[in-house]
Amino acid sequence: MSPPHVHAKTLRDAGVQVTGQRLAVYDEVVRRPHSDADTIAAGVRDAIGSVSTQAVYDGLRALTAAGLLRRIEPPGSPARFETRVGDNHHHLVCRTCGALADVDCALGETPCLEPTDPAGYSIDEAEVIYWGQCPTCQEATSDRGES
Amino acid sequence: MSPPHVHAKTLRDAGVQVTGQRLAVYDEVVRRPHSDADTIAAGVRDAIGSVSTQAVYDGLRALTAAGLLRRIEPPGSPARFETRVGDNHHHLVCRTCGALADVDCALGETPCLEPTDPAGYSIDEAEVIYWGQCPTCQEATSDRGES
DNA sequence: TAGAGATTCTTGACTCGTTCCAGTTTATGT
DNA sequence: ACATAAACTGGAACGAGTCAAGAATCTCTA
Repeated sequence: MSPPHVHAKTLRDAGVQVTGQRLAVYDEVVRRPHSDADTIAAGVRDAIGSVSTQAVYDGLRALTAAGLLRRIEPPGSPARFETRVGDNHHHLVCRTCGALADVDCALGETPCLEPTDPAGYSIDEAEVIYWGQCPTCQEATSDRGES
Repeated sequence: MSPPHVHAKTLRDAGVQVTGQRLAVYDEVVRRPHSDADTIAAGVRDAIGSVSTQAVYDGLRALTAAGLLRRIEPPGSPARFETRVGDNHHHLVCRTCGALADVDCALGETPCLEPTDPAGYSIDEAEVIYWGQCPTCQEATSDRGES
């Protein structure tokens, strides 16, 4: 339950208009990274009473556009948001429960950014998703004696 | 307009029941890789007269499950399908027009499959998406004098 | 610290991609 | 050829996200 005001300057400096809803949205992502819009909306309601779904979507869009948030969109699950922007890191996704974890890039600043033959494309970002199973689900699976 | 029959054995060997719709769906993906479900449905209708949307989705699902197709899901666009399975290759996505191109993996069989700290996850696949602009859109953009 | 003007929030309808359902049709194994 | 299981059809439904109009709020200048 940190006071949302602490983020006011951050938002203003990024050129985003400061409103109660947006502070709450940002604070929610800070507190619980990798949540989807719905979870964030619930958290915000918990914090400031009520918000419309659109305010949340709009806030997330504005904050993402301003470079304060990063939007991750793993196939098979709704978009998620995190505050780690600017550094080049990637994600681990659990095939079983959908959990998401950060991984630092193995190859420095811009990994794999140079494919063998870019086919004429000008590349500005490489996004890596590692698919596997999180520790919890590995245990659960082996407990049930599955392959 | 290749006769769809040529794929019958392929499907049967993969354990997929052979039907006219599925042959047509598979043939369509062979002929036009990286299409989405809607485009495939249109192509199939063109080839065999008519199909329900569900038959297409179901066929795609069955073929994907059987390992004959690979489903690619770039953020911001509907799922697309291709027949290149088994080899480890990645994709270039154009930010402007959404075009998709194949890239062979820069690092051999299983690239980047070993992140610095897998956080306890057991990883079975690394998926890389390169974001950029296709040659056509680069031209169009520079023509208009944009940055 | 007011007031003007722009931006954001709310409510509600709506699109898009995809899945679920019940019933009929089609393929497969003996 | 026949029984059984699987796939197809049409239509309804769903989740995530967007669009639109008016009301509320913020920011900037005076």
